[in-house]
Amino acid sequence: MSIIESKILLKKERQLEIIHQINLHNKILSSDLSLILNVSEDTIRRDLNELALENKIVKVHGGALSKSYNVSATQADTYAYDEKKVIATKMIKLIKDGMTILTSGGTTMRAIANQLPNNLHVTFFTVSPLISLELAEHPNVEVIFLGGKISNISKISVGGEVVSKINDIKADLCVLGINGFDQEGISDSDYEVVQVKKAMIKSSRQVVATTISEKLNSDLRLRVCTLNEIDYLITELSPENDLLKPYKGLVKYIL
Amino acid sequence: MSIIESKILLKKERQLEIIHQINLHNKILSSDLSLILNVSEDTIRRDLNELALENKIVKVHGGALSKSYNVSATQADTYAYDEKKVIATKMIKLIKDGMTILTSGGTTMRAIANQLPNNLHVTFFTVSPLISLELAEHPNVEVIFLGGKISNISKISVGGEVVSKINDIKADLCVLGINGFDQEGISDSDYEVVQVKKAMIKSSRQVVATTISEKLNSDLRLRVCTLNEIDYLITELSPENDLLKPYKGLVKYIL
DNA sequence: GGTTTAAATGCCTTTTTATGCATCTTTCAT
DNA sequence: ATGAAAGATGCATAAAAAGGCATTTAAACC
Repeated sequence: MSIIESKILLKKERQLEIIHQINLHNKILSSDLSLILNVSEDTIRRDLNELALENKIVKVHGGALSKSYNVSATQADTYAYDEKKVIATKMIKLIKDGMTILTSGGTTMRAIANQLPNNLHVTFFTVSPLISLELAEHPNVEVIFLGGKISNISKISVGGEVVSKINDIKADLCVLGINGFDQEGISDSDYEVVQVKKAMIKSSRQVVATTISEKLNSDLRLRVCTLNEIDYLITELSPENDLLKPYKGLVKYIL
Repeated sequence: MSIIESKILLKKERQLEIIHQINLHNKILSSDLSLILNVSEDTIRRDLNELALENKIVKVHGGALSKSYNVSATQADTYAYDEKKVIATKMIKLIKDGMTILTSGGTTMRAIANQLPNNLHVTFFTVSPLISLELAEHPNVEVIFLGGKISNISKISVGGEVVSKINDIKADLCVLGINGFDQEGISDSDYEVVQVKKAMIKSSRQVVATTISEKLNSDLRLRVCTLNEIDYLITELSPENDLLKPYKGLVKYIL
């Protein structure tokens, strides 16, 4: 074996050298490896395939990247709560281009904000920081936050300033997330939240109450509004479901 | 080995660089990316489409926006979180009980809000939904949100109403997250954000600029203020670091 | 050592991928 | 409303990947 021939590496050695190169530079091109290691690009490709299979590198078109160079995991969709998604789908059908919409907070509202199609051009007024952020992800949605003191409990802005601002608005739709709902109407347990919701209802042409069926037939201490002030009731259930029977005739539309 | 130091980027590398640029500046134009990365705008557009499909960015006409303000993104995923934590620790030492503090948005500010000790009794005025939520977790902190139109780009409230509200406030401290910073002063790329930040500076007795060192020596299109309007510059670096030398004497205190 | 056998490698052909360019359509700002 | 900028779409080209096949090489066995 002459000195010159000692340049020839065994497969294992070659792969170690590949890993070394990748760790050194974070990336490597197949063509460069072929030159450095004096083998055909086919061989390199096979090596990269093996190493990728062993999870030692990330193979990409044209070469490979270090694992630490890392791009990985798409952030998983956090709240794929099926019921709320169903509600969101129904709700979104009521929204038309050009509308002005008032919204409260709550996780159902968040699901709606999240599911909103990107091509809708609408204006939202909201008192919830969380919802405002979710809505602001949609490039064609204008979001107006009604400022004020942020309640530590409900995480929405409350107080006289907010209420008087809401009074100045005339919206097409008011979308409320509901905490308590029975034949008497909508109820809630937080005084300040109730003031805000009342103002919202007063300032909107149509009112949509959204809730998961679990919250139906529950009564909280403070009244927000009666059933005849509501135009739509949206749950995850089919409108024919027995649970919704008590509300037939009391609410204009049940979806 | 010089072969390896080619300027040709693999597709994935290029996409990583795009994400990096977006994290750094919150928004980016396709045309700028095309120049930086030396590929056609078509290719950039295709990259942005892919990244948007993977939910890593928000694509808009002309470029893309960061997703980092998404609430569902946990603190730990925020870009350069460790550095921002260091900044937060330094920042918090400047806060005393009873203070009134004006704050902008940004992930650095978020880290500060998060690290805040629970025994502090302070009042925060903020234009950022995300920060307001983070602050509202602290029982002894009063949070006032300055409402207005939420900018899709910067995810803070902007507009004349916000600015005039800020003008009515007299705060002890103004804490700014910075996007561009060089010897000329603070700069930003969004006209509306600049208006808000200017108002904040005017309404505060002392101004604190916080930024990760990566953003030092970057100049964006619009000027927010000059260096002599800043009282404190806080980065994750030690005050003696060479990168901070150019600012010695120009900013009152460097922490 | 020599023979056998399986693995490794290179080469060729066919697909697939990446990218830029030209053209047409949509969107945006004035 | 209208012109300019950005986006979508189809196409052409080049580079890379995949798979089959032939040859070489290593090592396993006698």
